Amino acid sequence: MPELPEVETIRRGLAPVFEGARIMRLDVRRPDLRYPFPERFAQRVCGQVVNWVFRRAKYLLFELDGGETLIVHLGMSGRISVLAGSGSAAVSFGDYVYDTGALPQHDHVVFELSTGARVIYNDPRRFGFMLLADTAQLSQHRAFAGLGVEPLSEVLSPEFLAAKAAGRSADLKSFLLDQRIVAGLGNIYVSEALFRSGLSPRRAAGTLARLDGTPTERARRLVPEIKAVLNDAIAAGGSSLRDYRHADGTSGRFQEAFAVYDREGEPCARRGCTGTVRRLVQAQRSTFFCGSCQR
DNA sequence: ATAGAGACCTGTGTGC
DNA sequence: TGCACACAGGTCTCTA
Repeated sequence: MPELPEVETIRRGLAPVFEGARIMRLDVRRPDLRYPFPERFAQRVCGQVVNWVFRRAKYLLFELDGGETLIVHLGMSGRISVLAGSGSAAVSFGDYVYDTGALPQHDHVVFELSTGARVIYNDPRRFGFMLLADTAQLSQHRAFAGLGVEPLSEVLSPEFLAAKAAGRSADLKSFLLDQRIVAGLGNIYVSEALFRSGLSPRRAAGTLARLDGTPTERARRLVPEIKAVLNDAIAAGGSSLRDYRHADGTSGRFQEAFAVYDREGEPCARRGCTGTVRRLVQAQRSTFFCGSCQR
């Protein structure tokens, strides 16, 4: 799935399509994705005007004018595509193209907007889901109540990360994947951030903190690199590997900038390092790193 | 509390 | 060609 940069890229594509538009029709083609759709889902969404489209971690949020917010998670393989309707003034995207990898049989939800735009949610693995929540109580919703900090916010600081990491024996990779600590990093960007910081994914998370819980020099290196890699990826429109694409069907470019992810066996990209990118499995996921310059 | 494994589901690539 | 297996951007739940 999309990690934070991909979700943010999709949000930027969807905001001008949805904001101010009314959802005229909702075609829900199966009873569930990862979870059953909410009770009376289509009835609660149809007729609503979307006030704004925002993001929290890897969640896309559509605030509706009737007091509820539509929560969308893309899981591993979710995609959202915009098909500009004829006569639509609000939509400047290209045509929705099926042959870019989306399979029509996995088009599970179709939105029809008052502007004439059609928006299609496609998700072969169905690890994604859609929920509805009271906008006034959104932060108390179970999807968000235990969620960690936004990595691009000021709240993610070396001090914060060290305080959370103090005393932990879990490896850095698993620690950074834990959405209850920092929310939005995933398998790609954890590997890339650790590479940029020169930190081993196998190092104990607790070594980000001194005994009194204050940050070590490692935490001070890591935090700016987390932010930098996410910002770089957003600037490149995210990463397009297998099935992720933008709302307009085009691809992100950040996969070309991966230093380690999916580059097992290639020479380390760090200047002066003669190491080789290696792969190992942590938390049942592949980790890519250079054993020479990441310590 | 924390760590690790398994589960959810479909598609694709690899090797025999 | 067919088949088995490994692996894929996530996260929830269960067990020690």
